[in-house]
Amino acid sequence: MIIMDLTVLTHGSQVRSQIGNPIPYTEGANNSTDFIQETQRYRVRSENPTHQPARKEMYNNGQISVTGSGMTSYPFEGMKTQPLSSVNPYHTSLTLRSRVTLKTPIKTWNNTRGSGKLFSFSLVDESGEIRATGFNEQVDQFYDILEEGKVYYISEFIVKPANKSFSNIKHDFEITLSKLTSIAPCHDEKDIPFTRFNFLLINTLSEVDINSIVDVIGVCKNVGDVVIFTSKTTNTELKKREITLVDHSNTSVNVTLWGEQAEQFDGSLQPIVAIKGGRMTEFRGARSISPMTTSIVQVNPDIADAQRLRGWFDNFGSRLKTKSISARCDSVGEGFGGNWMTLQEARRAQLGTSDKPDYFTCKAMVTMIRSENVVYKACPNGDCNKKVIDLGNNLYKCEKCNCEYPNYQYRLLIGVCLADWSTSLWVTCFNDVAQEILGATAQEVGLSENNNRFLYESYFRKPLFNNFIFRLRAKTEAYNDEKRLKFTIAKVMAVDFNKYNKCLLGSIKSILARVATPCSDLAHHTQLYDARH
DNA sequence: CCCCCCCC
Repeated sequence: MIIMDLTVLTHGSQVRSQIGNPIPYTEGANNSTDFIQETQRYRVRSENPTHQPARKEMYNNGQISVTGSGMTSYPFEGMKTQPLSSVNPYHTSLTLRSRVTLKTPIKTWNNTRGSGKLFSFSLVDESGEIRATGFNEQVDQFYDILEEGKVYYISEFIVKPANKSFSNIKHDFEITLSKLTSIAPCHDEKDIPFTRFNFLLINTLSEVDINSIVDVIGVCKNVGDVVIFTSKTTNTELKKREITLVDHSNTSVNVTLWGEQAEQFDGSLQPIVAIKGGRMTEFRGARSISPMTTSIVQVNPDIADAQRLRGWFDNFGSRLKTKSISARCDSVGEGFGGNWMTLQEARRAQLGTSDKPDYFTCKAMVTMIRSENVVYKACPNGDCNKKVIDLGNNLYKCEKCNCEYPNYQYRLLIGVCLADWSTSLWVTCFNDVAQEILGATAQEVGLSENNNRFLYESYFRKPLFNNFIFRLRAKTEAYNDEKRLKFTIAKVMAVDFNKYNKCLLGSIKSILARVATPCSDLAHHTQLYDARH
């Protein structure tokens, strides 16, 4: 016995079922069992157990036709459903039983290929998850029906490959609703899971690619105010709120909430916030997570991770000093100018890609030095430093000062390859820094260049494979029409091991926090550490 | 058929 909804396309006639029997039962807005009205919906019993309730079926009794559509759970009851993981483009006619975990607002678009409206939603069942989208008429038909958190039967849909770069849903395909689609609520839904998160520890978020989609959970340690500003690109008013989440890796990350979510967020009681499908963004070395319209943001979710985190934070996490992956400078590099990074971290953070230069500190080894065309004859006048033109008559012309001099001074401009355990990097260094690295004056180097080649080369060999602490400057500079990211050594320092060991101890402390999975271990180690230092 | 996801 199957009951289905019929939308009646013609007026005032008795309907016969698909298999030719008179309709034995109807209910709905109109209780007439004999006549149906145009555009009214009726629930109709069918004796055909093989009937596909979601198909667009034409019913004929000679005069009228009706189309099966709309909402009822009865057609699906007792019907075999298939797991979300089995959805693929080659098997049509699957019936799914899954929970809507997210429904986006309706969006309209208007581009060269046309215009329209759409919404999308996420489905979860025991086997996995999938994303679904409804366009135009399907928006009208299904948008109001689908509710977040509820379970539905869905059948007769189109299956297309999923575009992974726009979704965090782990499925190779996605669903598009069609004219034939039927969706019906399922009230027996206890066995269907809710949103599945794949939380990453916050300390590991410094390693993921920028723009990747991540799940994160943390205690909202700090809340910013709502900030309203106008976007220069779209000229629209935007609202944002920055919050800071910390987890038991004792690391924090900033999250930027937008629009209504920003306005309605209440962080006054330091709630747990869980985010599924947030986008990792980066601005000048500071990372933050931005939820999108397809992200799920849950405050104090009823999940085990949240309870564990609450316990950790309330008992001792709140008292620990937190490392942030959203801060431009971290305290580990204190004493060396801050923002201590490996060369790889500097590259990953895309330092120097904004208008202003970015500085960071690292310990690295000199592995190569270019020795050709690195010492030049410069203007002897104070800080001019401009390369002079040898006039060949023992006079040297500086075009900057517009002056001819009988003398010049040597200056160095060298290219050095630095390497630490993470990667290597070619950097430029100017006179003073170059002299420190070579352990020789520009004058000595310059004089030896043509007179004592062996000595000259030795200046460039001596520093090789020595370690230094470097303060590096990253900046994008324009050469002709080309933009290049350049690294310059702003300062070079001998490795002061007393100082450097303190940095390493700081790192060990933060690593301890990262690896201490049971909360009590973390507290124990950190207290132990604090007691000793 | 969308696929933009914001700002410094």
